[in-house]
Amino acid sequence: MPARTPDAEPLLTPAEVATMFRVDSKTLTRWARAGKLTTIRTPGGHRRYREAEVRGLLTSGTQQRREA
Amino acid sequence: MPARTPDAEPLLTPAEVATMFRVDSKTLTRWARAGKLTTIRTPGGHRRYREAEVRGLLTSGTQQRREA
DNA sequence: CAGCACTCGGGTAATTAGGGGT
DNA sequence: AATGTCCTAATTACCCGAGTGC
Repeated sequence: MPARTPDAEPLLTPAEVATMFRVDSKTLTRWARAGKLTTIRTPGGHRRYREAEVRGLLTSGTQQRREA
Repeated sequence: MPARTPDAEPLLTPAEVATMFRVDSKTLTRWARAGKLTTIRTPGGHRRYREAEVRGLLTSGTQQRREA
């Protein structure tokens, strides 16, 4: 019986999310800054992204109401 | 309810907290050393973290979009 | 008592943050 | 307006052997 896990949302590191979106980590930082992504900050200042949110954006195809 | 719960705060092991924050156990040690986390030490020297405090840090990252 | 999984400690790479410029 | 790349500084991750917890 391994360590039990109290309710914790699975989190992703910037590198993982960057790979999934095929963008640079810096872009993720900007998205987070713009409020497009929810981020959990470690006491050290590093960001962690919610796996559920990231996957949701990837699968649902980000419906934007702006077509140029 | 036969469960008698003495005044004991729920504690978490390093592995549990590490999983919740998506960081390494060593990082938790550094946070504890930096005073960013309250730790309870076992007689043998192992650390235990307060569940309430950990949750507080995780939820404090609830960054809401601010539309000014 | 013995054994396995985990944690401790220190030291060294790898990743991330932040600003600036293309 | 948005993204990728350069830099430095800070934070974090993985290496080891030894001790703790159950």
